[in-house]
Amino acid sequence: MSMKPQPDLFAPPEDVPVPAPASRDDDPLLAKLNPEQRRAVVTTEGPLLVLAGAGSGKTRVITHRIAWLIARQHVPAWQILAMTFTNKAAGEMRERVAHLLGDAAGDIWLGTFHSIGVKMLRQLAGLAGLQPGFSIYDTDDQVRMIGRVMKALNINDDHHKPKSFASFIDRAKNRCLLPGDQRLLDLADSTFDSLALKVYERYEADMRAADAVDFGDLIMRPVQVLAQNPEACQQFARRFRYVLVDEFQDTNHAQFELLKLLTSVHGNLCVVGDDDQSIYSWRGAEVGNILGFPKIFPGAQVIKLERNYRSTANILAASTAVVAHNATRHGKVLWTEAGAGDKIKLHVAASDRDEADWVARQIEQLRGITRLSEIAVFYRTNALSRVLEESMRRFRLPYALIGGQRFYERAEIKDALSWCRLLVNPNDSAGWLRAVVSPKRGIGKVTLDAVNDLAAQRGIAVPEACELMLRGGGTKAHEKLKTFMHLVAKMRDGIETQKAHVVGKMVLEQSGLREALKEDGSLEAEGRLENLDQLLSAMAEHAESAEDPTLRGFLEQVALVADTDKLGDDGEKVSLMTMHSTKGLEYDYAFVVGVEEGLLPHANALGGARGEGVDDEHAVEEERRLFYVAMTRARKRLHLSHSRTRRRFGGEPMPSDPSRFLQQLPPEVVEVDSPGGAWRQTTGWGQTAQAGRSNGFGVRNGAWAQRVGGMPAKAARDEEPVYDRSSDSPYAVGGRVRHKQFGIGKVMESEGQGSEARLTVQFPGVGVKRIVARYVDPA
DNA sequence: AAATCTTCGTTTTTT
DNA sequence: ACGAAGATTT
Repeated sequence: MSMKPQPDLFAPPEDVPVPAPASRDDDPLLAKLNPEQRRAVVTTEGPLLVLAGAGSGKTRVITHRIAWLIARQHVPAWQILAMTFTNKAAGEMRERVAHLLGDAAGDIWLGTFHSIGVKMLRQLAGLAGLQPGFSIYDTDDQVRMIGRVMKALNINDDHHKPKSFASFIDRAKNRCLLPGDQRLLDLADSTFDSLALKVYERYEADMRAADAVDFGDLIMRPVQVLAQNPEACQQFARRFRYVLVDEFQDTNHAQFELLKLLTSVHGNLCVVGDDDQSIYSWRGAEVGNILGFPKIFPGAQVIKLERNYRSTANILAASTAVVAHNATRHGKVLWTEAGAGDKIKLHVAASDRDEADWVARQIEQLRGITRLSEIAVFYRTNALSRVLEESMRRFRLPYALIGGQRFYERAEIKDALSWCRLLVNPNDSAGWLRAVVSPKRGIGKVTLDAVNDLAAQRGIAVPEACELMLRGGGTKAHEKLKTFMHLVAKMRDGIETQKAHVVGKMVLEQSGLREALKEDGSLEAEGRLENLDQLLSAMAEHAESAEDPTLRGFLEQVALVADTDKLGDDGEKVSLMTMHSTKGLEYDYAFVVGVEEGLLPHANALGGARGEGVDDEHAVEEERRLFYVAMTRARKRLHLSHSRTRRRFGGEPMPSDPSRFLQQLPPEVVEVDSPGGAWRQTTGWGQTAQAGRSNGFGVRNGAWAQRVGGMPAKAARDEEPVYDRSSDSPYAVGGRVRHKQFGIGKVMESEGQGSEARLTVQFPGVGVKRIVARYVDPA
């Protein structure tokens, strides 16, 4: 291996073996790149930060850089490590590199942080204190385990839910803080924190007993092992001479630590990202990683890619104007040579269903001029997909739901996988607890509580506790448990060598899962059986193509690949997805629906939703970036829409206000289509948004907070929208008033002036009343 | 221990 | 509205 023996961590790029410029101009690898892109490709040594704006050819840079390293610098493919954020991105990158390089691409370590983490952990299992067949727990398993811990620690107060502890643990792990870590102890100042610490400690013990790791562990554990074992660290760092990271703005502290360790020998770390597209801070991503990169790697080169190749000038102008409202950003100036193109189409719908139908109708028209695969619809929350799906079906438009409710989270699939996991990992507590009751085999709560208690008492894994218990006396429940344990032991035969689907088939038969569903006979059970068959075909497919065709290999992949989408590659469909899943994708025609207060920005970022507080500005900025990401996916035309009413929780339609972000669009690039009434005039649109008070649309108590009561369905839909933002009167639409009898309510409509104005007020829990203004007080 | 009834939260985003 | 989780009954 021809490595530089004593590399300077921050070596200046002068000593790069660069081919002669003359040949470089002709190099087909560089031919299609602009000067900045080229520089990013050929600056191979030392730390490099590429700030790549939306649509600036980021993926192209990464793939060409890899190709450059291999084909021109003669770096062996296996010395390259490329990390992405999603499986989709990883797959796409592999494909594109393969396109440039052919088979050599196969040897690159390319994958998501988490899959790389698993791969490392497999090799480091010994040092990490894990059995080779360790299980990977998803969020669901994690929460269940926490539930057990809470029971064991006698935490039943309803105030603390397993999920909040889970998020505490995740946050700790994202920062590489173990339960005993002094820094964590220092941070814990509330009573919740100290409780959470106890839960965390116990949870870790249980996870270790079960030979299980959670998502956070997949990063944190490798970091710890490498930090504590310099030799192992060196081994990896020497092996991976070039490390590349995509979507760097989404990395968390632990991930950055991993990168530092992996590049500690050579410092050849190239990170690509865009602070304006940071949309995962809720998951621990730290924008500081990208903003502070030059400080952490002082010799780092910084290259900005600011030329946009993707969108029309109008789309670029609109999205740029929106994101410019954010205070905390690096600041790039994107430009394009593309023409203005169509204006942004903004549609105002009367109801969520009308909105969805409008989308469908637009798509019908587009069908004449483009392929369906070039059209996508984006929404903030998965819940919105439902209305859209219905419309798509009604209009007979083929569609593909990306993400959403996941295949591997369905009950029957989780049942089957629990069995599989238990076979591979005898200590898998969560798997055991699920398998033992699916299908029902006469083992109930009392028995399980006993097993759980024993496990907690001894600090051992649940299956082990069961064994222990069986050694004791024999009641009727014991017989059933024994039968179950024997069955498991018998099924365990040969699974290490057999292919995944062979074992899978056996599992479905012997466990009785399939039979139980067959006996059920309901329509629902039929679908579940089909799902199980699908699981088998996924296993078969895995066995054919993956390097580890066994069940263990399959389980590993399944834990990390949540999407069901990769099966349907059959093209001609409209894509439906959340705005978060859009990152890295592009479409000729994009629709962003439900651009409403409470949805985008989401209520959780807004003060009104909970406790009448102030908006969380950071969260609102992230929502704005999310909107920015979604907008910039469009190449030719961007459609935005909001509805005046929306059905939440399947209940009555509630009024819904246009998002504050819409006011931040430059009017000259937007074309409003509002069948229900003029929009531009009534909103005072184009003026700068006001901070402080709600934006004039009367959203401060958040439609979402108003579950009780409910607004009459018809009133909001049939009448002209009144977006009165000119008046500061408490009686203005959206204002809040107090009535002696009815309490506090929200003004829905207002006719007339001053104390004689006739108000339509909605009182939560009471209903809608028409009242003359002098009978109410401002609230 | 299983079947049935009741309540409750769900809807932020994902590895 | 709807499904999951819990409480209650059989």
